[in-house]
Amino acid sequence: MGKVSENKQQKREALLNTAFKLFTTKGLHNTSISDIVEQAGVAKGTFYLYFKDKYDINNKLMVHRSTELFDAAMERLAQKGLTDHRERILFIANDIIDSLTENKLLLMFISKNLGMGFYHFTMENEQIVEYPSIHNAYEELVRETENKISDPKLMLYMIIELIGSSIYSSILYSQPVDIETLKPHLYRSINGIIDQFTI
Amino acid sequence: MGKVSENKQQKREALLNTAFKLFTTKGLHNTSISDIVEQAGVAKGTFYLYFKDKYDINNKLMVHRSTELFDAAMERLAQKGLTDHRERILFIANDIIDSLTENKLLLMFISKNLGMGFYHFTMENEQIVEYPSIHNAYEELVRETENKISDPKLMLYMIIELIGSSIYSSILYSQPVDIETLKPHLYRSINGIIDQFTI
Amino acid sequence: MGKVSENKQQKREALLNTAFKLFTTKGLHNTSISDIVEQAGVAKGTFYLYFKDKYDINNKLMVHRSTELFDAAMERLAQKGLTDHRERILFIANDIIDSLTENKLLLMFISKNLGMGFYHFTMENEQIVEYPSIHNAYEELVRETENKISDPKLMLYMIIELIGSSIYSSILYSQPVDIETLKPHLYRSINGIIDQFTI
Amino acid sequence: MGKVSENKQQKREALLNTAFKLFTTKGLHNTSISDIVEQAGVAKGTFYLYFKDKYDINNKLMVHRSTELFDAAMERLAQKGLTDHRERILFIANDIIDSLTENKLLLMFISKNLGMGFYHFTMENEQIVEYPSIHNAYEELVRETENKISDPKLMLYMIIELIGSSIYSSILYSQPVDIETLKPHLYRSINGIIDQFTI
DNA sequence: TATGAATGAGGGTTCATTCAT
DNA sequence: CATGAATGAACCCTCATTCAT
Repeated sequence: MGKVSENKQQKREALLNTAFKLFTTKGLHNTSISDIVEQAGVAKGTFYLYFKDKYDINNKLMVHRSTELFDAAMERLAQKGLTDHRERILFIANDIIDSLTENKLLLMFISKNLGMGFYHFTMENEQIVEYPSIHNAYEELVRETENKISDPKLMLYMIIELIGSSIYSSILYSQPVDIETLKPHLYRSINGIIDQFTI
Repeated sequence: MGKVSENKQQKREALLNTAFKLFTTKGLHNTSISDIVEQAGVAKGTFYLYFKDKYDINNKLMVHRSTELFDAAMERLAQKGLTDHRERILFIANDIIDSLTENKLLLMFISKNLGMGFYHFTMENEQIVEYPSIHNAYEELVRETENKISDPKLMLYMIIELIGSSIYSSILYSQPVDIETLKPHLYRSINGIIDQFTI
Repeated sequence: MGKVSENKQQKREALLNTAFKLFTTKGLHNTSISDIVEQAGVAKGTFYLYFKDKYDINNKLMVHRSTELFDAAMERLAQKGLTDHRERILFIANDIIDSLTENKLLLMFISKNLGMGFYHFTMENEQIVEYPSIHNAYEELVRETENKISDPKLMLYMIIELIGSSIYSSILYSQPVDIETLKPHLYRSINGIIDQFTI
Repeated sequence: MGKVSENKQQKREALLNTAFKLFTTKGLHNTSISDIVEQAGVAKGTFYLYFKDKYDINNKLMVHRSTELFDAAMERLAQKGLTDHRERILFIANDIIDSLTENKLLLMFISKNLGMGFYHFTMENEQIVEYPSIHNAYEELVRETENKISDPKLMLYMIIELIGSSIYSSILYSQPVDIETLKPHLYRSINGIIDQFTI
């Protein structure tokens, strides 16, 4: 890779990182492109060489960051060598909760984008975007539990939604209780759901 | 009540209704005060006689609409005369899901405001607002289950979060399945959670 | 005077006093009619029963307050029984300086209105207004010095301008020196001017 | 200098000149930024590239224009080769009066800003601004008269205030007399003041 | 007289987007 | 590729003024 290409990638990276920082701290709508380019140290016009608009850079960030989160969890799961599907699900849940507890900016960023749940889309400016990487990890878990669980897709959907929506205020505001207090009860609930769906 | 007072309330109502319609269809940030007053048929200045800004009218709407939703559910529960706490919880869940299925605008409005979960706040423009009426219904359910459930507060918290986040995309986009398909599985999950917390 | 008339005058007075307070503290242009009526405790429409607009109430205030200031000085001069015209001029100068030193709000109000000098007008919103009462006191001093001073009108004009412009920053900000330090030098200057014009 | 830089300065100059014209004719508060940009032939946003707000451009204008006025007077004084301090003071007085007589807009502008006197500040919008260049010329005159005058600083202060406030209505409205009639009497007064302070 | 809800023109300011360099 | 000056539409909000009560 030549120096020009390197520099080019540097600017793109700078824009992405700055945008992430600003979107999480100030919110998507309170962040202007002027803010981003100023803090990133590039010219205003340069922004438009890499991104269509604010929503474009937001979506690209979203794909990138959430992919990292899930891929890392699945990788650690593989290293663990767990075989029981219940244990595997709880491991993933725990891993993601820990990652988000340590990285609250990421939690805010993902939650601000995913709107109501972990599962699907973000709708901003009339664009609907799906996040394929999340689905990859998700499909993998679905496949491996097919013969032990009656409706694995829906069960996992509900478990993920339960986790995603429960931990948000717990991690950020310790409401209604802090995350360490919530965790055992959350696992109890997950176990209760798995019980119901186990064949 | 004099003519002035009547007219006054009419303007306020017109603004609230128009704002609700626009916030749900276009989103809070894509709706301008100009949009609201224009469609409501009042002058721009009139808006500021009743509301401080966009976030003020949004909060007032939120309190009002969610109060209605929960109060109606609790009232219908009272008329039903159910005694088993599990049945009572499922009744409330079902009632709210039905209300939101029939009133998708309300679903969008509430979900857009509650951010990640049904439980707590809206943060917009550095204001944190709690919705007391939701808590009233919630506290009532907590009290009546205290001697049958180990941690009724947390259990209900998780059930509400599960419902709130699961039904959103199901009702609006039939994703991952439509709401009628989801419902029985959702009740299964709720039962599983209640099992785990039953003393 | 009937109760209605009394009440009527009370509202007018309340408006005048509130306007004076606000004009001096916040300035004419940063004070709105809403501010005035709110603090005065009357309805908005009532303002327009007594005054045409902001500039109208300002002018009426100006006439009233400056009349009081000069009239009081002339009255005290009469009681003093001074005969020498130099002493009489210095007495008036001293009396006005003392009044304004004790009533800084009045100093600010007058100075904000008279713009560049004590002598003449205020121009606001394309209205030119003269303050007759100031002239009455002024003319009286002119008449009595006619046969001792070569150009009494111009001499007094310059003395008044000198006083008016010199004391402003001295009283309010002690710049370049405080008023007590300035006074003797100011009287020296006035004496110097009188010397030059004495026949 | 590239084309961009040239154009850039042109816009700034256009804004300054237009603002000066409007501030002097309509007054600071009756001039809107819309007025300025419209007459200057630039877009509204362009204004904010160069100035923070109306008060910012006003201050910058004030510093610039009054600097020019005083510097020019001092320069002409230097070329004249006068040695007597009384003559030097009268020369400056005369030079400034002539400049302002010829440039009535500048007179209005300066007087509107300096409030009550030539000496110090402008207070608009809670900003206090001093004009350093005026002080430079002023300090120079103070230094050279130190051993001939008892309180040169105060004496000059009063002379400047006398001039500044006397000539305003004389030049603009020939009140109480026109400037040519006033001049000799004004010099008489100045001489009278200098007499009193001469050691 | 007195009220105060309603008006809507007009103010200041922001910001995504363009384009000549 | 990169720049950043310039744009102008669109925003929020204020406020003098009116008028039905």
